[in-house]
Amino acid sequence: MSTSRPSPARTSRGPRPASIARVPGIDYDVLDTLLGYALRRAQIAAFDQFYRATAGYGITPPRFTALVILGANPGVSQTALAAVLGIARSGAMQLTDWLVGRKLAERRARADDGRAWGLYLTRRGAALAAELKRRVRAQDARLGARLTAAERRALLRLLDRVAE
Amino acid sequence: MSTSRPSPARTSRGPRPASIARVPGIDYDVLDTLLGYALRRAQIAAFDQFYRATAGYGITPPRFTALVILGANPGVSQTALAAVLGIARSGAMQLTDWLVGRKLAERRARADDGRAWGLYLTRRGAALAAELKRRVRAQDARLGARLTAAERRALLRLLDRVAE
DNA sequence: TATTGTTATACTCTATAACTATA
DNA sequence: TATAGTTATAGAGTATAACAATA
Repeated sequence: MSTSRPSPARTSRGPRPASIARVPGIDYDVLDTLLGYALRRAQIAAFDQFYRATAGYGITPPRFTALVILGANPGVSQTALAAVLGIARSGAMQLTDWLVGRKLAERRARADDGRAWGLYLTRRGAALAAELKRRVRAQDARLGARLTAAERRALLRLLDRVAE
Repeated sequence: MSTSRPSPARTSRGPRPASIARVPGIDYDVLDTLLGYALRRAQIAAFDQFYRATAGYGITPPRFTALVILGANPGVSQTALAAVLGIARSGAMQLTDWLVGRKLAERRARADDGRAWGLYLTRRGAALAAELKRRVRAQDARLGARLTAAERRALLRLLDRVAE
């Protein structure tokens, strides 16, 4: 076989499929008692599910978040988007460039403020957002498959309190 | 005030202090119902606590994990360390270089396998590990400060099940 | 042949700082 | 002066691929 890869549906390079299975014979010491470490492990599992749900779309968690936020908040500014994502404005700009470059979103001039853009999903972006929301929701349900509905609610509530 | 920063105890550049406060006036749509998003938010809060606990030590979560693992598993190999951290061997090597460069760990030849190193904490590394464990444990408790002891236990258990 | 550690290289994400144009 | 967006640059972290020594 040559070096060319058929690559079934691998548009994205998958930033982090990193599994983090327990290594047998290793003593994890204090790590097993830390909330922070348990969170990290759970989040890696969540990332894994997320990438499985969005394989082939080139979507990362921040990109998904951006699509959802633009869909629910038409006309939002890049600075607001940056605040939601907890990243620098320059990063929000690159993210927006990515979305615009794929015709998923567009920048429109604002009447009230000549400095800022209003960000909007295109029809294509809205369709993708809907599709991804469906997929991510399904995979998220699978993530909590080992939990009862009540446990799932409890976990969500506990996590919210930890996050402040 | 000039541009020079006294910077009390800022040895590390703090890879991600990124706060991710709720932005007022923004509709988070489906994000508020996703376990994965709740995990992400909680983990960012945990990261924040972690960096506060280890400020000035140049410690990152993987470095802390490595110190703990080496302390509890003397003679562990770089490949095993990589597996625990869920990173490539080349990354484990760089991490080890960092530890060795600061005289926190050392590589010792192995009797049974000429290819592999055995990794050990130095006396200095063991002291730092103990100090950091104390600090991280204290900050981790603060992370769950809004939870009762029973809730904390429940959360830990639920997270373990989510992480498989 | 397979594995350990290593080296070289590249890519993603994010940050900072300086610049412009508006406010 | 302050803010929105932009540009340029840099750094951390991690990945892949190829190589030498050893198993």
